[in-house]
Amino acid sequence: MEKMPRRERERQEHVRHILNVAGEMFAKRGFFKVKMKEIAEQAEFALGTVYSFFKGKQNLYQQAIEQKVDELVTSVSGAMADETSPTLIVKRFIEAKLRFFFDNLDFVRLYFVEMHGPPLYGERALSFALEDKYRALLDSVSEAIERGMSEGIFAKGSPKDLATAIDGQTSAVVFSWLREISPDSPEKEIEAAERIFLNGALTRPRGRAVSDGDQE
Amino acid sequence: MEKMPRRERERQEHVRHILNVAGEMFAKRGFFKVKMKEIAEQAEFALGTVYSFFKGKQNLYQQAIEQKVDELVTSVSGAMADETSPTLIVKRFIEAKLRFFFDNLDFVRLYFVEMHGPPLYGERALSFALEDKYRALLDSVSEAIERGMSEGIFAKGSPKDLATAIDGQTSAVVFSWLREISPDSPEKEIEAAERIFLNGALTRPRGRAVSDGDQE
Amino acid sequence: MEKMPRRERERQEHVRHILNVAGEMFAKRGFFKVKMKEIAEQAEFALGTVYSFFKGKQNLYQQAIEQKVDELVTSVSGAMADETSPTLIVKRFIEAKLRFFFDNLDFVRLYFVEMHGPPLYGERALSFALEDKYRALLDSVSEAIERGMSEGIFAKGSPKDLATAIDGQTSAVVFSWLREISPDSPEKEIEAAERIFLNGALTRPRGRAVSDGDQE
Amino acid sequence: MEKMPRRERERQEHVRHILNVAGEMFAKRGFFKVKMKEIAEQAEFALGTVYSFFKGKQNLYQQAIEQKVDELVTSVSGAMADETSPTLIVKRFIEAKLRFFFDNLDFVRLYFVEMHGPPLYGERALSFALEDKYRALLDSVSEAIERGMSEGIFAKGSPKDLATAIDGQTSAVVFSWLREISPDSPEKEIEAAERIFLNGALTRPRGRAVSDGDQE
DNA sequence: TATGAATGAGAATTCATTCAT
DNA sequence: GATGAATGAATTCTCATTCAT
Repeated sequence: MEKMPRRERERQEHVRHILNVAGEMFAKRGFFKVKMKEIAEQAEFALGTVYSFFKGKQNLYQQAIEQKVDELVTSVSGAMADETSPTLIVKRFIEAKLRFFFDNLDFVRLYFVEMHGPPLYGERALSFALEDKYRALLDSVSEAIERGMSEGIFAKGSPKDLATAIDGQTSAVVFSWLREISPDSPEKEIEAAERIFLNGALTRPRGRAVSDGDQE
Repeated sequence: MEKMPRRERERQEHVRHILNVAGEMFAKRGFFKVKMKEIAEQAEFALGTVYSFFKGKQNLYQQAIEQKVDELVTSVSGAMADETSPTLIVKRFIEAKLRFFFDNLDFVRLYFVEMHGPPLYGERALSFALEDKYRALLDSVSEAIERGMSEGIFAKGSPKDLATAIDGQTSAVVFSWLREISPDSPEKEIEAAERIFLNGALTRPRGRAVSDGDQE
Repeated sequence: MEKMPRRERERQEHVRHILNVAGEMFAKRGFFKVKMKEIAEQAEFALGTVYSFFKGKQNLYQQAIEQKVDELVTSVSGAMADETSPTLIVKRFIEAKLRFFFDNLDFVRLYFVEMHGPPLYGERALSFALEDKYRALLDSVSEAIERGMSEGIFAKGSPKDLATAIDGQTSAVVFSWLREISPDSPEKEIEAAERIFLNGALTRPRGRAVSDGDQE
Repeated sequence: MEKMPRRERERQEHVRHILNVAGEMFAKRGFFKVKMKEIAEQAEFALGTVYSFFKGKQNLYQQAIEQKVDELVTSVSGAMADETSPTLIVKRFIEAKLRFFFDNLDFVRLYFVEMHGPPLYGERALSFALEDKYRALLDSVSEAIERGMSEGIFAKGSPKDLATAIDGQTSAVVFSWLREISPDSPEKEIEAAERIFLNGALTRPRGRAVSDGDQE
């Protein structure tokens, strides 16, 4: 990356800049409300210049989302990478996912629309691409859970179902932030999500508290 | 309803028909991809006739969604209405919500986009309206959970957090259906969602199985 | 008119009623701003019924205007009919024209637009019809003036020019009323128009006052 | 004006061009008959280009009219500016107004419709704007007449009434041109209007001819 | 004869994209 | 490369008119 000629480095810089500007605008106002001219103005480039970087509006939109999803996946995978304990891997997933979305709340809207909404264009191409990236993440979680099951830590059952559950639970927390004016910290929700997912809603019959220590 | 003059009855019928046709089209292809002319054709009315029933595209879209959300809320509330046991109320919520979305899979896309996506128009008016309707539902769940907590059935904590968790978990199941070509029945997922939510992921130390019988 | 069968009499009544209602609406808001549905509502007939009386909007509009122009011409001709003195004929014209427009101020807008404005439809047919009717009126004035010239009462010159002048002068008075909130009486303007037209702007060298008495 | 950058100069040029083309079309066929696409074609621009210069059809229409009214006012004021004699000021007004309208006969239709017709849109904004501009002109005439009265040149009375009269008289001449196929010169009418306005219709008792010399 | 729901042609306007400078 | 003026296809909505009841 250091070896790139100046021209190429600058270009990359410009692309990233426009992607960020456009991503935020799309997230706040939706694809169709945002005009290419506005993106150009906001990014302080001429309209034609934006078109020299991206094939068109759709392309710009896709890249903006994919860039962010890559960040998300990288960030969460990174957080899970060093752990070996199944419980901790799940906890890292919860923590990293919530922190990332907390720091990129605007992006949440785009992400869920593209993942689950009607296709913005005829095809679901983008949606599939995003799902693939994110799916890999959930698969790691699934694997860890599966391992946890065989180690007797997690209750027997479908690892996929558990992965789906933890993913949904965390997404719901993110949605709740969307409704608040300005949530101040994700700590409380991270803790609650971990506790509820691991222990369930019911009182544990004569349970010891389940803590990290149990697994480590 | 029986007493309505024929004219008025016909009108209602037409409105409902167009709402259904349009709702499905919006769900499949998104607001901006669907053209008013297409809706008219699909509904077998002239363009102007559609406009005589709805103020405009936006209005048609909103009514289509609100109609469905009303159905959802009515259906789920109904299922929870007869129960008193907190655990059963939660189970009915899970069951009814999953069944409704299973039967209206197309609508899911619209629903989540409007609830959590970028505003289709400048304002978030529709989004707020939908949230209010759905929120009331979650509040009943919250209440039941709170009661469950004071009865010692549910672990102490924030009832809201638990309600959010169960809502997110079930939504994630629905999302997973969206990815499948044609999920054949929601039964397995209903059972899994109930189990995971109530007992959590971990093995219960020396727990008795939690069954409906416990509460009834 | 008394002999008409009841049906026919009622029909005429309805036509006149709609013409009046429509005429006022057209005058206040302009042809294109007024909708046939509104006219029907205002006249308390069903839309289809209005169409059973008039071929279409254009036809209704034309009849509304022609009806009023007929009234104008009848009223002014009537006022001039009994006079023989050229000066008095001119005075009656001024007086009757101003009074009629004063009593039908709304109609003024329509009248001038149709007489002098761009054609509402491709052809100028209506405009020509109106001009013909009104022209006959001005021709009587012209004739009177011509007679006045040969009698030495009016200065020699083109009678047409004088007729045009008196017509323009009175129209200008009407326009000035259009700008006022509610002009309370046309008397002052009638007097001024007569004086100015007959005597001109300049001081009469050692002129006797020109009065009706001079001619009668 | 010489210093403008080329881009800006071209833009102005295009705006003026479109304004002229549109003005003529509106005058000949009326606001509602003229389609934006036709204006674009006639002006040899793409439809979108016209919209890049004007906010919409209404805006284009207003500017077209206001531009011409400005020309009218400038032209007539200019003609009156150098004179001090009240009689000559009036004569210059008559002459300049008639010449301007003679040279812009099409525009006459637009002008009178907007000044005195039903409002093209709900509001009378344009109409008021035009009236204000033209009113200033008539006020100069009024002033001159008032001065003429105190100098004993004009007969005592309301200067406004005289200004209204001269304005109406000249307008009537313009209307008469509208009816002719192609009036060949305004000279005869200018002379007649001056004579009639100044001396009136009646024979001057034993009057000397009133000439410019009398006043100068 | 009266009614008003249904019709659909027609027009204004927007905005992604291109390309001459 | 950068610029932004020019383009025109595409879409929403209106409203005069018709016609089945």
